[in-house]
Amino acid sequence: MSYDLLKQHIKKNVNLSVTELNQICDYFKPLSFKKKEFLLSQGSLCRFEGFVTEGCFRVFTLDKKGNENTLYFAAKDWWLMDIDSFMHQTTSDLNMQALEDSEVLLINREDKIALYEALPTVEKLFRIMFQKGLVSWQRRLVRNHCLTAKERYFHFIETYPDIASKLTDKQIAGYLGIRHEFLSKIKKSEN
Amino acid sequence: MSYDLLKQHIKKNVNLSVTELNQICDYFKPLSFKKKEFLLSQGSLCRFEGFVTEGCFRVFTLDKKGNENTLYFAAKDWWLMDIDSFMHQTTSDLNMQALEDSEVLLINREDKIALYEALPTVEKLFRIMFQKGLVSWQRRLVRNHCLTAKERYFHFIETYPDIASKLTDKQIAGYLGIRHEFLSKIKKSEN
DNA sequence: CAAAAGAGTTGAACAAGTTCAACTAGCGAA
DNA sequence: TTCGCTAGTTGAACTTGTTCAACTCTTTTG
Repeated sequence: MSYDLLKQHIKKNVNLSVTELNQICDYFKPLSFKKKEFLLSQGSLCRFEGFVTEGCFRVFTLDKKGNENTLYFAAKDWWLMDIDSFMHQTTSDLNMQALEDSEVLLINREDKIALYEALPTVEKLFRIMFQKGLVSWQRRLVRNHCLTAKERYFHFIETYPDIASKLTDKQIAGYLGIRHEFLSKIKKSEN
Repeated sequence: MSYDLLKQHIKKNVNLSVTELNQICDYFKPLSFKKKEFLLSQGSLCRFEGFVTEGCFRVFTLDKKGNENTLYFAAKDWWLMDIDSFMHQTTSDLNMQALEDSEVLLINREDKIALYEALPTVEKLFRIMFQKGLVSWQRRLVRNHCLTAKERYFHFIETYPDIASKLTDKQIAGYLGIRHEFLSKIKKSEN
């Protein structure tokens, strides 16, 4: 059952009773997405947070020049959120698109706020999750400054082989912040 | 009094009574740093989190090639933390150095954990802070991918004029992820 | 199945940013 | 005051990554 994955995920971060875990799960509703379908488009309001239980999503921005910049990929066991739009109900800059047929557990804004109130441990859960997230974004920025595109490419495919194997080179290039033509040249060059 | 700044900072994020604010402040001890002094050096364990009440710090890493990469500057009203080293007591990759004579309110690891337990609202406070932090790191990475060094330079000095005015060009270059020689050329070129 | 759209490759010309070395200017400490 | 250190500047050669256009190969779709 898809809720099991969410429960496992939560248990990795905080201690909660079975009852409490079920209570949390009650707030989440499963939803399916077909390949290429959008869970969120820029310009709209983000009314939910999602936990991926099957498949994979790409979260990206589109700048004025039409360049797609991928913030992250969300495979099974990852969260999908536009924190800023969700919390402040401002229009979103992000797009979330299914890379393959996917399943997500969704919680909407009102329920998330209610959940924080109902179970204070959920504050701790998300405090820890955001804390971890912050660290990995910091590290990613440092890698962007210190490493060449080639080094970043190999770091990515070695760190996330399962995700990388689902992606086109164009999508990987968008994540690394380079043009796909250049990624093609990187792959051709000796290791 | 330096604690007032911390109280104001907290009140911007969560609702707490005067008593509770004082209770939080009790966990923090003031400490002074002379210009160029280090609050943390890479290789050591980070045993504290700090809130800057006066002055300014630079938080940076040093890679194998000897390049300094600045993660962020922490002026008055900013936090100084190495989240990873602090939480998991692993050796730190970060250096925190005072750019001028500075004052910090410090809380150590045991007290931070105790504070989370004593006042559950503190979980919420840090959940919100980390959440905001995560958003700004995401945005910074996107800027790094989409903007040129020149655009990033102007974005920085326009967004943080007060901090920028305290910094040398070398330090700004380290933050932008470019060599200082190139920053010199950017500044010389027409706007 | 056929047509069209998208993914990947390649080369040539170009732009962005680095490296190194040499120089100038200013500041801090003794 | 003087010495030495660090910051900043500049130019030339170089490396990294982009752009554009042309082409091939798959995949999707009607």
